[in-house]
Amino acid sequence: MFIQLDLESTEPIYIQLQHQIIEGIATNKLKPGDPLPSVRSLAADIGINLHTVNKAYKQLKQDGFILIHRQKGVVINPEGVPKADEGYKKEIQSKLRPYIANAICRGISEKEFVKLCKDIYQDFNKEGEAT
Amino acid sequence: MFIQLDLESTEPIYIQLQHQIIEGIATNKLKPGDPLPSVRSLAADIGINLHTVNKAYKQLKQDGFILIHRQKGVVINPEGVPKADEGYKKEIQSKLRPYIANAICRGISEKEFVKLCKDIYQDFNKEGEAT
Amino acid sequence: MFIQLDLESTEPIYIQLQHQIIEGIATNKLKPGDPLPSVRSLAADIGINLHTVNKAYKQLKQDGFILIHRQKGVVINPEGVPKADEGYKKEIQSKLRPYIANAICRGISEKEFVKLCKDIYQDFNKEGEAT
Amino acid sequence: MFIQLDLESTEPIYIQLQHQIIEGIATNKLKPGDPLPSVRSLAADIGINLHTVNKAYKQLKQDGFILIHRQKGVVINPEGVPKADEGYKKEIQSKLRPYIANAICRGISEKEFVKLCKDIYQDFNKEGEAT
DNA sequence: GTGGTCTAGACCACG
DNA sequence: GTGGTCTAGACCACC
Repeated sequence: MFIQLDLESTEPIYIQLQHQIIEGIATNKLKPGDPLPSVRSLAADIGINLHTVNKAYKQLKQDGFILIHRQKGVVINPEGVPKADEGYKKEIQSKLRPYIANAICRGISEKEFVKLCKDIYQDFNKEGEAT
Repeated sequence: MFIQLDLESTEPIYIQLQHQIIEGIATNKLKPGDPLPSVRSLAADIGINLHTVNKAYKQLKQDGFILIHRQKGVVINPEGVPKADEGYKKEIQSKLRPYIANAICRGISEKEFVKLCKDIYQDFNKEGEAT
Repeated sequence: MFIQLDLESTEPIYIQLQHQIIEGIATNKLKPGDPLPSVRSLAADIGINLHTVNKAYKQLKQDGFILIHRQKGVVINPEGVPKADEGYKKEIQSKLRPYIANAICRGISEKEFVKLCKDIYQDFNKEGEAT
Repeated sequence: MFIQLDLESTEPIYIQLQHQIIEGIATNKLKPGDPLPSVRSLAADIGINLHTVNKAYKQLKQDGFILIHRQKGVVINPEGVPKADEGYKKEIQSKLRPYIANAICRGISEKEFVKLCKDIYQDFNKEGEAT
């Protein structure tokens, strides 16, 4: 697996794990239907507790990214991730607000900020193609 | 003051407080040199703990948004907020990454995402003019 | 057979299997004395583990729905299913309680709830006639 | 508190706990805005692990029965529980189906079954008034 | 003091 | 071997 955690970070481990897996899906490294390691093996792999992995998996399931079969294990949602609706967009905007306010204070223009975002998009695209 | 907190939110209060003040600066409601209420009076005003306000102020000071004088009280940094450097941009990008990854998974195109960001910028501009 | 399983469900497969067979009896698709496929063939048919079918059959036998003859195979209880006694009613009521409590909290009146139940009864009746 | 658990039951403890609290709301023993014991104190009270209580609370929160404040503790949702929608009714019907199928097999008529449900409703009403 | 997170280790249901 | 549940004990963020 390509999971890379920062155990020193204040960001909870299970959140980092979620992010990594979501990035994996975004870059197409993980495709619908792909299997994910079992809770135990992934925990052993990256040297954390199985409950921490479990928590990450459960929330990913809740958000529609993955399916958890009691026996067969875990797979990327074969139907694909639920598309964004208005509620989601509202939510992400409210999350973005503080970052943008901060950026404005620090003199980052709209154009610059958009550039930063586009860079990230490019990043994901590149990774996606490379694979 | 225009502070509006959501005590039900999982977002820590001192973080919300920071965000509100930063938004105030971003929209020009708070200008360089403007005074801010003392820890004590602000805490009393919005009915929260002294420590909470203190924590918010301390971090705002640390980030260069405000100055804290022992006697003169608290003011918005008269020099303006330190401009963004490369380090800051890197940092904000790393914060943005998970949101964008998530957005990609949910089928939000780069164009759409940029639109969402621009909307927020417009929002801040409008508020700024109105005041 | 008319067995229809949802392998994605959190509901254990052997439970689903039981339910399906019980529904078959309730709708008269399966009549007293009717033969049921052997453990082996049913498992092969619907592509699940022998043990799973076995567990379902064992519990159905235990509850008096079916008889298992070592040689003659499996049949729907020719005597019919044991009638409900007081103990059974108490038991089913205790199972129903949490659902009803939940329904009350969500503003479903007694009348509405009864309607929901009657709908299901109608459903079974219709299916029964159709066959 | 009025919590009564059966530690021998196969029903997970956190589920029993949820049921008990939901029943408390249904019988009006717990009213919107009422505080619930802290995770730790309730766990100590009924002699189970705090994580088990936590799990029950989290799911109750998820289902809209309670609110969890990081500091203030836990309260019954002051807005009341979200009302049942069509989806909920569909869901509860699919849960009810197996019980009704079983009841039919055991010779319980629609009328009798409805009676059983009404009894439970009466039960909750009585308890509600008594308090 | 509150809930949130993480670890660790045990037992069980399921297939 | 899989995930689900439960216990136990530790540290942290928050107020």
